[in-house]
Amino acid sequence: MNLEDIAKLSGVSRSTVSRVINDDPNVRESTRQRVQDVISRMDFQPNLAARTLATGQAKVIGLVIPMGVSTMFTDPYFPMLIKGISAACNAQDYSVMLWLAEPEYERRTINQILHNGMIDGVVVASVLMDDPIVEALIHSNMPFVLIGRHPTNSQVNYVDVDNRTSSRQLVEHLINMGHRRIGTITGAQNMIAGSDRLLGYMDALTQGGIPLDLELIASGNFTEEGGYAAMKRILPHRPQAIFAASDTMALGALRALEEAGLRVPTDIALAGFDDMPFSAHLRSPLTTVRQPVLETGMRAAEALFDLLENPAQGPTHLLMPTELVVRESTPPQLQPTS
Amino acid sequence: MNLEDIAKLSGVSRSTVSRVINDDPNVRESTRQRVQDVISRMDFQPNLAARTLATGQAKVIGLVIPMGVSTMFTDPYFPMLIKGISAACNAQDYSVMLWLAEPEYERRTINQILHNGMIDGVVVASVLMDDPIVEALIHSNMPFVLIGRHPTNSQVNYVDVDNRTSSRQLVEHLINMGHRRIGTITGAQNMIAGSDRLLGYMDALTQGGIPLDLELIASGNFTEEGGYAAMKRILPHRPQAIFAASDTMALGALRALEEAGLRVPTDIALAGFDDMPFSAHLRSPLTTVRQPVLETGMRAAEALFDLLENPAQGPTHLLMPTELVVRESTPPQLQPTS
DNA sequence: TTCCCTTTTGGGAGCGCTCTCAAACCCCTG
DNA sequence: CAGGGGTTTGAGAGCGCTCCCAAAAGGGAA
Repeated sequence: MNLEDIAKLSGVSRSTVSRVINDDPNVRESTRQRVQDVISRMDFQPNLAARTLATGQAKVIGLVIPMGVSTMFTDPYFPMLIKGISAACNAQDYSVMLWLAEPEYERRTINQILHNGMIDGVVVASVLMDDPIVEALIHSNMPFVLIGRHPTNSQVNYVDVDNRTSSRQLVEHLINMGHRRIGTITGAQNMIAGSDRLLGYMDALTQGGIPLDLELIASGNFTEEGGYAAMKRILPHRPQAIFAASDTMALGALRALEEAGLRVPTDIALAGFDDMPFSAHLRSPLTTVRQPVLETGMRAAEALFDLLENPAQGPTHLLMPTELVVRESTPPQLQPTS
Repeated sequence: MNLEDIAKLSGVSRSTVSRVINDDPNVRESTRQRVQDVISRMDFQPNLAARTLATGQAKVIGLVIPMGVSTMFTDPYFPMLIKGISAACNAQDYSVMLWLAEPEYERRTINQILHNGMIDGVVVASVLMDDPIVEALIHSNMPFVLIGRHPTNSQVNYVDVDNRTSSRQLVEHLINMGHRRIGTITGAQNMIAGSDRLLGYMDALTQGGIPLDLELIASGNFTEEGGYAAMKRILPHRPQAIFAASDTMALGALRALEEAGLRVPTDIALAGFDDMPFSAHLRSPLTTVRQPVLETGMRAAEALFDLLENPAQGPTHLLMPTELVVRESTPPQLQPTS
C-alpha cells in the first residue's frame, strides 16, 4: 500500500495524496475529504524510509548514553532523562534512536552512526569531559546537544543543571547551620558534574571565609563504595559536616559513619545531591539538592529541535534551576550563647 | 557523498561499489581493494534510508516500554533490560528505536509506528496482560517478541523469567526453614509476573500440604507503599514468614514491621524477589530470587532476529532460569526437639 | 589465433516518497 | 462569452541504494 494505491482508490494523482498527507492548503476541500477517507479506511501510513530519502530529514534523533557509567544501573537518573526526551519527541513527532555507547567504540563506529542518514541530530547524555563521541560530534556537522555542559568549547550546545550554584548554596546552608569544618566527598573529576559540584563547594567556603582543607576532600567516584571509602579517609580529620556530591555516595558515607559509631545528625551533619527516592526515607532524612531531570531531558530535546529548524542560531546554554531540600540530616548547631 | 561519487573516484561503476560494500564475492580482489581504499579515505557511509527503501528491511528493531509502570523509575530493571537488548543489537548491526508508550496512546498511533517501514520487528517489555499494544501487534504482521509471557495466546513469542517455578522454590525454602503460616504480598495481578509469582506461592503451599489462607495474601501492587500497606493488612493474622513478590515491596513490608516493633528475622522471616542492589545491604540481608535481566534482554532481541530471518518458524517460548539467593532474613526456625 | 566458458563489471529499473513546474480548471469581470 | 486571475491538479525527475540481466573481460583449450 503506497501513495499510488491510495491515489488510484480515490481517483486523484499521487501528488494530491501527498498534499493531503502533508496538509498542503492547496487542495480543494472536497478532494481532501475524499482522499482522507480512503487513507483512514485503508489505515495507510506513508513509508518513512522513502520520505526520509526524499526530504533528507528523518524526524529521528539519536540519544547517546555512554556506558561504563555504572550509575546508569542504580539510580533513576537515566530512565527519567529518557522519559523527558521521549516525551518531547512524541510531542513533535520525532522518534528516539537509542545508542548505548560502549567505551571501546571506535571512531569508525561513531561515524557510522552519525552519517548514515537516519538521524537528524543527537542528544548526548552525561559524558566524560574528554569523551571521544563529543569530539567526533564537534568535528562532524551533525547537530547535537549535550546534557552537561562542555568544559572548554563554548560553541557546544548544552542543557545542564546548575551544579556549581546549587552546590554552593548547599554548602552555604551548612555554613549557616553553624559548621566550619565541612568536608566533601567529590564525584568523578573527569565528569563535569563532579567537577562543578566541587567548585561550588569551594565557592561557598571562599565566600564564607573558611580556608580550604585538603584533608577534608576525598573522591568517592559517584558510587556507594567510593562514598564509604572516602568517608573513612576524611573521618580522622574530624569534620563537622559532610557534603557528598551525590546521595548515593552519601549512603556509603552513612555506612562508614555508622560503623564508626557516629550518628547523623547528632554527631555529624550530612548532605547529598540528587534527591534520590531513598533519601527522604533514611533514618535521618537527607538534606540534598533536587534537580529537574525530566525537564532537563525535555529541554535538551527541544533545544535540538530548535537547532534543526534554525541551524544558524547561536549556541544554546541552558542551566536548569534546582531546589535545595533541607531535611533532618543538617539541623542547626547549638551555638554557645555569646 | 554517495555510491556514484565513490564509483567515480575509484573508476568503477556504482554497482561495483555496492558489491564491495555488501561483501559480494564476485569482485576482483584488486578492484575491491581500490574501492575499499576510496571508501575509507572518504569515510563513506551508505545512506540507510535509501538502503531501507531498496531492500525493504531497516535493520532496526523497536523497543516498546509501556509507561505508567512506575517501577521503571525506581529500580534498575529497565536500564538493565535495555542494556541487554542494545548489546544484542550491536552484535548484529541492528539499531534500537525506543518507544515509551504512554497509556493513553491510541490504536492509530500504535499503527503509525508499526507500519512506517522503519522498523523490522518489535520487542515489548513488561506488559499488562491486556495491553492494547500487544493486541495490535497480534493483529498486525509485524514480528514481535514479548518480555513476559502472554497469558492466553500461545502463538506469541516470548522470553520470560520462570516466575512461577522460582516463586515456588522460594516458598518451598520458607517451608523447609520450618514455617507454615506463610503470607504473601502479591504484585499487580494484571501483570503476568504478578500473577505467576502468586501461582508459584500457591503451588508450594499445595505441595507442602499447607491450606491456603486468604487472610495471609494481600496485594502490594509492586510498590514500596503497596508493600507497606499490604504488610499492615496481613500482620494481624500472625504470619511466621512473608514472601513479597518484589524486593521493593519487601522494603515497604520491612518498614511496616519495624513500625510494629517486629524484627527480621527473629520475629518474622521475610523474602523478596528480584535481588535489587539494596537487598543485600539491609540490616537483615534479604533472601530473594535473582533473575538474569541482562540475558533476558539479549535473548529477546536474539529471538526477534531469528524470527526476522526465518519468519516461518514455530513460536519461541523461552523461560530463563533464576537463582535462589538465601540470606539472613530467612534463617531456619528452632524446632521443638521431638 | 579462435572459440567457449567463467568471472567480473556496468546499466537500468525500481523502492515510495517529495517537489517543481506546467497544465487544467474554476470563477469572476467586463 | 471571452479573457484573466487565482486555484487545484498531474506528470516527471530525483533522493541513494539494491538487484537483475546483459555485456565485457579474462583464461584456457583446441
